[in-house]
This record gives sequence, structure tokens and C-alpha cells, in this order.
Amino acid sequence: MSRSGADLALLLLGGFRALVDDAIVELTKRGYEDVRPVHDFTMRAIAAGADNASELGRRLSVSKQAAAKTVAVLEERGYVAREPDPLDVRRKRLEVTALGFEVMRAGEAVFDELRDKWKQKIGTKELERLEADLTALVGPSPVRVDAPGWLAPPSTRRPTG
Amino acid sequence: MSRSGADLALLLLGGFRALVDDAIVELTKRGYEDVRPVHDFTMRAIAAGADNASELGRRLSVSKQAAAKTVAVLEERGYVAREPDPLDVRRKRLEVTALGFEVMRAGEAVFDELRDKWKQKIGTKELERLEADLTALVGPSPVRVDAPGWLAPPSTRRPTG
DNA sequence: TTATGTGGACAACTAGGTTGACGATTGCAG
DNA sequence: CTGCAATCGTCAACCTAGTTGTCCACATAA
Repeated sequence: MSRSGADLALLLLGGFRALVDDAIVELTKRGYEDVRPVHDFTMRAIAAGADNASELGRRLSVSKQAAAKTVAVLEERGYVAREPDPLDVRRKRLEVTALGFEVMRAGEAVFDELRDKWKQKIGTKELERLEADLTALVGPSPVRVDAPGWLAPPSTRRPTG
Repeated sequence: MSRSGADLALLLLGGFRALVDDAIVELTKRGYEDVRPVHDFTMRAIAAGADNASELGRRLSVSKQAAAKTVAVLEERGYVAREPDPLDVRRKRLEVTALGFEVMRAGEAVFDELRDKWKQKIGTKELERLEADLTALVGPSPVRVDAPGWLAPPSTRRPTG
């Protein structure tokens, strides 16, 4: 039963969703509500040196306005702080807070645990093989997360009628 | 170098995006502009018996209004026809047109070709193994495509500054 | 015949993006 | 030192693809 290409695509999407949805749920259980990959990526970019909204936008391939909006929610949650830059009054310097780093660590941990579960299902060898294959196919790093308010809690987005 | 769980998720997303983005581009080349997975899924649901907007919404787990909007664009493109239902004046019966089926076939073909390319990259055995593993992990059918205006032409959505 | 339910449409709203414009400030050329 | 161009952050308007709520016309079952 040689599968179709469309099935393959769906399979990949399904795998991704399974991981991300589970991760969001698990993070909520641990007290970090509604943390989505977008948030993680954003904090990571800030930690990696994107210390103002414009620069952040550039790194995430998103407009500075959109970046500012995301920063606003992260600031509200206490994950990111914004202080005036002493060297340039125009800028507001961005910083990931201790709480922010805590969330990032928790996120990593959750994903690693999920990966372990997969390892138990199909075996270490097999999982590593799968990763190697995918790496060969899509390259080691790529991934612009791109569009995605997506990557949101799916359970809350179900129509009522 | 045991990879992290987050990398695994990114890898899966990357694979999916690679296939879908390539497919959209390829379909455009063949004269079917801006055909997205959403459109394909919708037509498939209609062909499978969801012959009115409300029912379609239910099958796609989306509000009937949202379903109606999607139908509107498919109708405009001539992929789907809407005729009054003789048995129930309230209903407008949905039907996939010949052109609509043509698009679906083209889509399948493109995905199959992309899968062939992958097969050439890592080998038939290896690809089938990857599919088997993923199937074991996420189940054979799942996938609610869910959120997605996503699955849109990424190249057109890049900020200008 | 009447109560209840369903289909489709319209309106208002949300989320997360996009452009465009603008004032304040910085930095560089002259 | 002056002045022009670029940059930062913010505001406002808009887009897309969803959502809910409301409504009328019609169907159906009691």
C-alpha cells in the first residue's frame, strides 16, 4: 500500500500538531497559561540579542508593529521587560525576565518529555532514524514559523453552532 | 547528539511546509492559482456528501458561516456550484464541478510527484519506514487542519518594512 | 396547527498579521 | 555646526479567516 503524497503531508502536520498541542496543554498544567510556540520563538530571539522591537521584527521576518504587539503580551505576562535605552531615547530595550527564562526552560523540558514518549513508542533507533531522514529532506535548520496565530489552543476554538 | 524535542517538532513542521509550499507553487505553475489545502479539503468534503453549507461546516469542524465563506471563493473560481435544492427551499445544494475535480486531481498528482522526489533523496525503503513510524505515532487518520488561513502562499506575506 | 429545529444570510467582533504615516531622535556629510 | 536621511516606536486603517449572535423562511414532528 504505497501511500499518497498528500497523506505524507498530513502525517507530518499531524505529528507536529500532536507535539505542540500536547506541549501547550502540559505547560498550562504546570502553571504557564497559553504559552505558544510564537511566544517561545520571540523570547528566544530577544535573548539572542534582538533587544528592540524593530530588530526583533527583522529577525522574526515580521513587521516591527507585529513584533511590538507580541512583545506587549509577553510584557503583560511578565515574561519580557521593556526599559528605556539610555543610549538612544527612541529605543525601548527588551529583556527576557527570570520568569521568561523559566517558561522557556519549562517548554524545553515538556518537549523533551514528549520526545521521550515517542521514543518509548517506536524505539530510540527508529526515532533517531526518523529525525535523520527529516533532516536530510528539509535541511537542518530552516523553518520560518510564519503564519500562525496558529499554534493556538485548539480546544478553545471549536464552533458552537 | 541526541536532538531536542523542540527540534523534532520543528522538523515535522518543516517537512509539512516544504511539501505544501512546493505544491502551491507547482499548482500555480499549472494554472490553478492560489489553491490551498483548505480548498482541497473543502471540495473533498463536498464530494464526500456534505452537500450544504451547514453540513459542510460540521464535517470540517468549522462554523457554517465560515464554511459558507470558503464555498463562496470556490464558487467564484468555478470549482463548486450552488443550486437551489428542489426538496428543501432553505438549502442550496453544493456540488463540485468538473473543474473542481480537475484541481483535486492536479493536487494529488503534485503531491505524489513531491513524494517521489523525497523517495529519490532518501530511498524508497527509508521513506516508507518514515511513514510507518509517523503513522504509529500519530495514528492513521487524524488531522484536523484546524486553524489555517495558514497554508497560504508564504512568499506574498512578507513585510516590507 | 402549532412548537421546535434547521439552513442560510447579515452584522459585529476577534486575532494576528499588513501598510502607511508621523513625531522624535540619532547619525552622518558637508 | 548645520541639515538631511535613516531609524524607533506608535497610531490608525485595513485584510483574512475565523468566531458569535440574531433573524427569517422553511421543514418537521407532536
